[in-house]
Amino acid sequence: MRASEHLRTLLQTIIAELGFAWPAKATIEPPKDKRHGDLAANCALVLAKEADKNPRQLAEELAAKLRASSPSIAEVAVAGPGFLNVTFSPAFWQGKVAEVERTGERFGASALGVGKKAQVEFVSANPTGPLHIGHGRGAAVGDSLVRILRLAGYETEAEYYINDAGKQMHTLGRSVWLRARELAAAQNGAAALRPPFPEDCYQGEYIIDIARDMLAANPALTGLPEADGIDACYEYGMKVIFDGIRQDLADFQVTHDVWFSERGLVERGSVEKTLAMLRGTGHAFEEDGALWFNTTAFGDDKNRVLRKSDGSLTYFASDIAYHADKYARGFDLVIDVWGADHHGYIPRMRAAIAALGQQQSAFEVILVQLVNLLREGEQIAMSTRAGTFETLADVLQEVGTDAARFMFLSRKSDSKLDFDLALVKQRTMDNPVYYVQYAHARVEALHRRAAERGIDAAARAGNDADLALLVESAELDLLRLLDRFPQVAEDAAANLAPHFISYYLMELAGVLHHYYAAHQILDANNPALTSARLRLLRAVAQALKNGLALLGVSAPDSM
RNA sequence: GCGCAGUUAGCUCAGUUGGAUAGAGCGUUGGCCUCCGGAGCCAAAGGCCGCAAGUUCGAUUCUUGCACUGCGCGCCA
Repeated sequence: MRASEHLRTLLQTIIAELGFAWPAKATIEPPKDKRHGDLAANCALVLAKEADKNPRQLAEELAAKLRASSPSIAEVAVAGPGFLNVTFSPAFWQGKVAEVERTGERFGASALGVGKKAQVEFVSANPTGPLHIGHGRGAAVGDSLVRILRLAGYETEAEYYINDAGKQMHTLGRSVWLRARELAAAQNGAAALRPPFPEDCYQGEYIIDIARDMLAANPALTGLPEADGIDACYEYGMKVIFDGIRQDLADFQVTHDVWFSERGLVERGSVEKTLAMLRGTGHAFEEDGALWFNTTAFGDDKNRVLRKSDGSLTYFASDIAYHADKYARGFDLVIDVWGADHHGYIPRMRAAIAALGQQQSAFEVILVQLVNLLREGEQIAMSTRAGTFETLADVLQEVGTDAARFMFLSRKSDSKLDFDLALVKQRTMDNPVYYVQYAHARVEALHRRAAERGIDAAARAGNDADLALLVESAELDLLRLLDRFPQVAEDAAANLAPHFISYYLMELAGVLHHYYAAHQILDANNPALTSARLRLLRAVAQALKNGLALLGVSAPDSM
């Protein structure tokens, strides 16, 4: 059991004996200053008014009872205005190792989402070009959230929404079509006469590659009527680009369980059904020849169009139907990962969620800020249309999946990120993925070395090394950090914040490196102590590995 | 003009339900034994937590105003 839960249980009992309930504002947290003990509780401060007592006096009473309550409590001090500073016995902390051994890959699991279904929709890039670095950040955040929610007990699905019903798809078809005609004209020696490539088409080189492939397979392509040609180009282009996107995501260790097509949604009539429902509930109305949704009734700035006066549907209309579909599939928590430039879209989406009869808490949007791609401090311009961006594939090729993922996940999603290619390749603390991975590799190296030297008594005799030998302050620091991991993982899930994990891992790696430098682990003259230490380090390695797994970063045995 | 986010050490950033002397890395300066992996460790310097009021035992955290930065504000997606 976590130290904080253990202490809370003890205090709750004591407070109940005094005739009070556990105050809602009471907290139990590790104090900033280690000298104040392992955990600090403010319940005496919070309870003082209700109990009509001086906070310090009340704290003294609680402290006396707490000292006698359990052998796991080594010391209770009253400090400051009335904090209870609690120190646990070494035996309590040493028991953490066995807990990690018992739970293994599940160490860090919590009951936060047990019995609930969650869905994370992320990337969902239109298949009009390869993924770029910004998509990479969304992919890392979304995929990590899925892993974090799963460990927190949620039954979680990862989904990719394919916008294959909109105007951009037609633009893609037209872009490929026009490039194909250019290529065909060039073959006939008529290049000088061709019109300039339109600005509103996709400029990237990949469009030309696709057109060239199509022509090679079917030289008669450009003889088709224009509408048919564009359709063919669209179908083929989308397939090629999607294959590329799937490959990029696979290389980035990102998995989607469901690929959901907007076109399918439209063809099934789901959008029409949703619009009819909105009409039925009085939220949708006709005006100026268009169909509107009165989102202002739910706090939006202005009402929004669902069906334009030309009869075509807006993106918003199908998006409402899409979200209705999500809830129909039974998700209790629907999470959308969006680029931060879409934040203006949130109020109308929240309006839609409310109109669908869902609680606001059943819908969360994670905004992922822009990635500023640099090389040696110099900005690299990015624009899909101009074709001047750096693709995710190129970046991964250069810096590797682990470094890229850790960089994306070591920052709050909703803050801008400078991604310097030169920096992410460096093996310094500017780029802490190596610091954390090195900690894991270091532990593995120690075990290998111990086996070579034949001094790993614990490995030979099973996990019965005497943990009571772990009394150094650095050892207790490691044990305390192990205790915190389940709470960190749960907080990361509750706050949808993968960066909590990154920061925890950097701290754990730091304490491990400190310990390693301060103490000789392998000591042939003291096999009992060596075994105990190796057993502790095995648990630390497990925590590092589990944490890295939540980020989708590997935990190498050697580097 | 309106809305949303942000402003913490020279740089890049943590700090979520209000707590004790505000943290980390990088950079700078100075150290680390013929020893388990130096991708490491130890130490020092470095701060009006954007500014100003308010709320209370207590504010980087909550409220309001202001300044600056970014992003949005379409019958686009």
